[in-house]
Amino acid sequence: MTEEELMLQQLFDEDKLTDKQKKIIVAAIETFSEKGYAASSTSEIAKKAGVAEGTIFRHYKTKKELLVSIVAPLMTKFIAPLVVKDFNKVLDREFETVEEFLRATIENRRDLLLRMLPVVKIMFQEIPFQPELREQFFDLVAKNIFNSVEKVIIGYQEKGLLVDMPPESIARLTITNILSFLFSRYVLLPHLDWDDELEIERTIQFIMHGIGKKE
Amino acid sequence: MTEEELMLQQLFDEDKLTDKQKKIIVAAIETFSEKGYAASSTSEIAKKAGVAEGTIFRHYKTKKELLVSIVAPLMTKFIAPLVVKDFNKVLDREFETVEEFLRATIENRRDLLLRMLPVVKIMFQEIPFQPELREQFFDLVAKNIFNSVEKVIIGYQEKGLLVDMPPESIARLTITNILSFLFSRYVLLPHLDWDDELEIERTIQFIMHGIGKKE
DNA sequence: AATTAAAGTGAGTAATCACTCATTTTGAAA
DNA sequence: TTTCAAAATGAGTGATTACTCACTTTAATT
Repeated sequence: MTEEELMLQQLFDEDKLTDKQKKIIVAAIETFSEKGYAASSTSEIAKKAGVAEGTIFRHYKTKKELLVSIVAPLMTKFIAPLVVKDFNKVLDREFETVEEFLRATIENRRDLLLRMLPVVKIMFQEIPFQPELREQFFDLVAKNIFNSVEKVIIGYQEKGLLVDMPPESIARLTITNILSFLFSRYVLLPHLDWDDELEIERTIQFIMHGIGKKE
Repeated sequence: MTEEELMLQQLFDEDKLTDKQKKIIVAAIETFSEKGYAASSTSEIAKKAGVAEGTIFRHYKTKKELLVSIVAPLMTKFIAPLVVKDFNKVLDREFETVEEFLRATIENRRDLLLRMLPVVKIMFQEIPFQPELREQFFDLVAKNIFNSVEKVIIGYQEKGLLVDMPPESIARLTITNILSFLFSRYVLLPHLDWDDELEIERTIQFIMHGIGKKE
């Protein structure tokens, strides 16, 4: 909760929000994530935030605008850098093998992703129902992020470390694999006994021997 | 729609439902899948089904009971056989390689899965919010299905065709890979230009070279 | 201290929600 | 044809919904 607030501060402080406005956002994220957008009432969010219900509608014209104003900046400001960050290090040949790169990338981002999980959950829950979010997700992920990921893939392909499958397919398979692990681990079956480090290593091994060219 | 109705007939005819009861189920599936459970109103479902709203509550005590009575039998009667069906053929060594088996399995089930997509969508949408469904899913998938899948995996491992990773990890990685493809293809980014057969083949190749032992 | 615009309030609104129930319709057995 | 239980109805229920608005509080500037 304290680290979550740091994340939110980092994200929203440029807009210089008041204390109550921040509380509304925190309460909305918590409620949307727990019960889903449609099942969350504005009165409940107001109560949890400790503000009057009218205060929410002073800053957001509609309930949907509250949802979008939470998820949209996360997509544009946070998720893209999260995925693409430090990719220049790869291009500078800081990692000799794809395996090393994958391990470093996943380890670096895991904690952050866990803290983001409530919002990520909201994002994927609502993308099928909110065309506005779906469009934004498509513009961001399918175009920008995939382009950056593909550059890295092509770099490794030129080094002969990856199979000759088209970069967009390799990107899809690699990214969905990591997301599938996180989804299984933290959303679908969180109560199972997981050996996190071990399963991450197995996931990397699986990805690698799927896309690693055999000598 | 016609094939969907066949599926539903096959699923529910043993209960000898009336015409209106079937229409309620079809309308509920359509509405839940399009708007999500919480955003779907019983009045809308009744209207779409061409029945009075009271008729719904004659057969289902609550709205949630309607949801559960749709998803639960699908999980127990349909999804388990869908995954496990014909596994004896594998154990009878009808498929020499894992690759052949995977291809046959995916091809056989793809059409059926597509027709089931609305209900599968509802299932995964609501599992995070409905403890009743989550428990049932856990009992079914984590215990029954995984056991069957693991048997097949162990069989191939004994033939020396799979790596020595623990069967439950291989099962997780293989199943989530297939589901990830279907989710990307039909839920998340359905408007992209997909070459289905080609991407299926790439997915199989990816899975195989991830779990296939190198000679 | 006075001014003022923004922030915050909470009672109020019409609409919609899931659900009830007294009544009518249906369809198959007697 | 009569009977009758199950099926179906739809007007009606109180609760809750997203949202409004006239008003009060806050806080920074003059």
